[in-house]
Amino acid sequence: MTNSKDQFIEAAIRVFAARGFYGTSIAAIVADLPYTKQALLHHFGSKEKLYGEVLRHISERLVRELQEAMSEATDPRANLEITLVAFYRSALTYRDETILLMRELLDNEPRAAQSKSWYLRGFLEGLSTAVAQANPTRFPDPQAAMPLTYQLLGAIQYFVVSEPTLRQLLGADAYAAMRGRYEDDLRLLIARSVDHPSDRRETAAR
Amino acid sequence: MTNSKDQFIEAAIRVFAARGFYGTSIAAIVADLPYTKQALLHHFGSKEKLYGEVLRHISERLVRELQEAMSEATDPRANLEITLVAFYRSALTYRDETILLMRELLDNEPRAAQSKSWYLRGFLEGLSTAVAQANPTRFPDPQAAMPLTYQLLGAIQYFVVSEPTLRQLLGADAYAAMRGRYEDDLRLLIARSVDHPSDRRETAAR
DNA sequence: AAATCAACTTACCACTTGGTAAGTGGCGGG
DNA sequence: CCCGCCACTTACCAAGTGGTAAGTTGATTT
Repeated sequence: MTNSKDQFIEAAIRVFAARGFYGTSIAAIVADLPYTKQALLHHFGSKEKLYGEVLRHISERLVRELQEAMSEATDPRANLEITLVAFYRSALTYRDETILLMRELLDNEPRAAQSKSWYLRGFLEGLSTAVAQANPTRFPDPQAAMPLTYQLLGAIQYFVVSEPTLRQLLGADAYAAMRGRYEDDLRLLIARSVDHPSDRRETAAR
Repeated sequence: MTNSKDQFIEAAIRVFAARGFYGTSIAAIVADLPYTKQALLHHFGSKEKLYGEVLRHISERLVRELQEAMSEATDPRANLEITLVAFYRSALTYRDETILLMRELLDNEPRAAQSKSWYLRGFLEGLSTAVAQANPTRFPDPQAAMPLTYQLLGAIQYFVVSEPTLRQLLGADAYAAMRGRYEDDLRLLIARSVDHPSDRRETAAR
């Protein structure tokens, strides 16, 4: 079965992740598929439209997974940890897609009309709300939680996209060791950043 | 004075940061300079070699600044905060170069022979040593501090490269507010992650 | 005065790019 | 039985791409 359109998107994710939008030719995308590049153009119209569909494909999964993770809520603090760790694991599983999204962040050129708006906006709002709820004393509203939210997001994504580089830099063993510890240390970072004795006193720090 | 070679490198940083290695044509680099692309090729030989010189240029500054920041040491914990905040500020100042390095991280193709080795290796080692020293109880050796080091690095770089996207996403005002808080929240994150009651009470007042 | 050199320029070139035009074969419906 | 539609192909093309070859210019050295 596996219809050709899905094959194109799957291959496109791989190649866009590896070489970026500009570094990717449609010829390269179809190179390992049993189709010509005109078959791709037949389905998607243009390289940009294909890219747009790829972004949509990814962001839909992302939003879906976020909602699933958040629905496991027990209390706000546990909810935050569950959500972020789920996000971390998902990013590891779909590393190519994570890389692709980070490229989109860097490129800063609206290739697919709305592109960033949907996935990032909803994502950020959802997460920063969760962060704010985990420590309402420190964060009266989601906006106040934005910096910490972004810090945690960065701590997650930056590591995930660095896998090949770190593996090459540290060697396979040292990387494996680091990755083994990473999730636990991430949990610790989350817990400590939203739950600290100094938050009990209502005085402004420094 | 401003010799032409520096002009080429400066322009190259801008364009490489904006569109990546593959998305950048040497014609685009010289577009705003009073030279032809063959002048560029005369100086650097090829696009790849120019890219290599750009990486060298950046990593030299980075290492220099890291050493300067670390030499201000008083005690290990303050040292870590000073170093990381200096790194954050520097990343903001040279945002294009930060973006370019993050692209290099994503690309994972050894375009300039050693490329990643020098800047990243020394950098990571220096930082994780500083992190380990800030909490020797939790981190007996630098390697154990690698995950947290990388988390903090990610929290810094990810935000810096996101400026255009966040500005567009949140609006200029909300972004300015977020950026205003970011450094303080970063300090908090650093302090909490290396100094927490659960690491046993070896209270070092700050 | 002649030779050398760096710092460029103009002229090219082979190749790749995204995209268009014009089909071809098969298949379901009328 | 043929019509239209869909998935897909072959044939092309104009606009770039990185790079080479062969000068030109002006200052410095010999």
